[in-house]
Amino acid sequence: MNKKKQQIIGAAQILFIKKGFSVTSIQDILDAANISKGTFYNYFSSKTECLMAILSFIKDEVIYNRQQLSLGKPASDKHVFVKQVAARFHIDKKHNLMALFASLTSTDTAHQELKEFLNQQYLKEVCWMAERICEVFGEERRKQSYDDAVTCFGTIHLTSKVLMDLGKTEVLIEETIYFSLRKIEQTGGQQPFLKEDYFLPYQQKKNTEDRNIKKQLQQALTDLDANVKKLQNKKLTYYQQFLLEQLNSDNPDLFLMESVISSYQNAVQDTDIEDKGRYIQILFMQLLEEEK
Amino acid sequence: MNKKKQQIIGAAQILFIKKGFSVTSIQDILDAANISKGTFYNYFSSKTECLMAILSFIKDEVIYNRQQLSLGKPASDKHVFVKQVAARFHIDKKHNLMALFASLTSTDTAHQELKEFLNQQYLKEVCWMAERICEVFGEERRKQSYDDAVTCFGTIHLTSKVLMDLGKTEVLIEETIYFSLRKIEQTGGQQPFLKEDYFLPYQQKKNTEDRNIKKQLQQALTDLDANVKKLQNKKLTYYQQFLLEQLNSDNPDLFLMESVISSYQNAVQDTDIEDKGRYIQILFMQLLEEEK
DNA sequence: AACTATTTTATACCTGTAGTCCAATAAATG
DNA sequence: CATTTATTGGACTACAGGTATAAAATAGTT
Repeated sequence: MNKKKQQIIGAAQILFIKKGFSVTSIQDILDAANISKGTFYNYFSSKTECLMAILSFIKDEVIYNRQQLSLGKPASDKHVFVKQVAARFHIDKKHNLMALFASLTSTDTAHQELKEFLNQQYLKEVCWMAERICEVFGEERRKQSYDDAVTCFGTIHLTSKVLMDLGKTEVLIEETIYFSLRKIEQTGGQQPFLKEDYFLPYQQKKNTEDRNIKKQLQQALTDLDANVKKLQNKKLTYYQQFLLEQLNSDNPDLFLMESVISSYQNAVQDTDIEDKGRYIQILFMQLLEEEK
Repeated sequence: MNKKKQQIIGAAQILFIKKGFSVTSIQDILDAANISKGTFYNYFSSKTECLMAILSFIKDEVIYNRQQLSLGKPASDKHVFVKQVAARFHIDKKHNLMALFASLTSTDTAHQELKEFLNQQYLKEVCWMAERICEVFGEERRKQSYDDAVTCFGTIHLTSKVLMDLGKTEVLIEETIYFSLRKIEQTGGQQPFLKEDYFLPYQQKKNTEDRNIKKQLQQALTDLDANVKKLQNKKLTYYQQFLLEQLNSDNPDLFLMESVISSYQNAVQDTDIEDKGRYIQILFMQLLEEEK
């Protein structure tokens, strides 16, 4: 990502946290980032788009964080799950943007794009949790996993909100999560209320690909093929080709790939697929973990 | 309440529903209500205050609605409870202001007063639900009633939100409420997570007064004493005095009181305690029901 | 070093907003 | 009828988000 763009995002993030989104004027951002209005609108078409870039950043942060937490631990580890759930709250809290994440039912038509963006993230979060619940509490809960996910998520949200409003800041979010998990552990055996197929469009590919990281990596690289070609970077194009070939082969040279992926990451720096590059690196790290 | 004020509120309400709060300009309201800017700022000091007046109106609507639903039914009737819970959602939906009610964690310092106003309402709603849960599911659940309330409320909120985002508009809110009640019915026997005393400042007087409507009515009238005196309306002052005396006596003349309360209601018309007058009337109606 | 293309700047400008102010007018009140 | 009170309507301020543009700075290429 461009240096200037990062400069803007950094300044805007701090201001949105400190003052809130709607109270922060573009002028505030310009002053804080020491840039001119023209530059701002060169990178973002609106204040909302700037916010969405920040939120997208945070999303990646959460995903990365959760992946780090799960490394080397079994998928069924409840405590890892709690920490993973808490990750969103911690990072949102750190960025003080939980508000936006929670307030997306707003009827104001002004921020339509923002609303949809947040909606998507929210539904994906529910799907993620439903899947993780299956992993942690056993496959036999699958048919009610979405019921559990909304119960759990809803309880966490409201409880933490209520505790905050009551000024009970000393209560850790993890405690609240354990509390809500106790609730869903006690329930079961009912007809499911929320059917799995409602959520099909929002389920991550992970599920359909049956958690096969190799295939995920392959998919991610294939998805990027067009973007890489467009960049017309010879080295990068070669890396892309090489990585795909290795993955398709029966005995991929993981050490060689590790080196190439590092260069790949370097090559996508300052392009608009930088974040995808990071994603690929994360996936590869997981693959290494698995092969060990 | 003043006719002009009502005119403004009516117009603003329609606009807030149709377009959303922040997108509705004051000019829009002026045009729709056919009033001038001066008049608007004569009644409200800001757009936010206007919104708060509307929300306050809705709050009364919900309370009234719930009271109507409970008339003649035992407090333990689960189906009445479900309808009472649904009342808030129906009315919020009707007014399309659920968004605001749900988005009060906003970090924007701009609408501080609005935030606090909504927070209060929200916490009171939780308290109300905790109390009702005790009534419906038995006093033995009291120690965990706040846990149940947040679980239930959180589940309802998130489920209805998710269903809305998924476009499943055909699912009735009542179904969602029954679903969330099934969840709390299955749980219990744990150490409570949310302690009752956290919520003490937000519990309605109803609870401490042990649902004694007579005492509530007495309290409400006593609370209004100062306001009534300030109005310097001789008739009203007399009514106030009379009603309090009757309530304190051992054998209040209910028929006479009914008539006086009707006049009382008339006398507070167009004053700023009009809504309290309505509340008193409602309480009295309940008292009549009880005495029958 | 010189030329070119892109990025950045600074500023003026547009439209719209919330809210203030005030003199003129209309309506209600005693 | 006279006085008080409510209402009008527009001028005004200050600020918002966003556009437009010419000039200056920077980077890339030969």
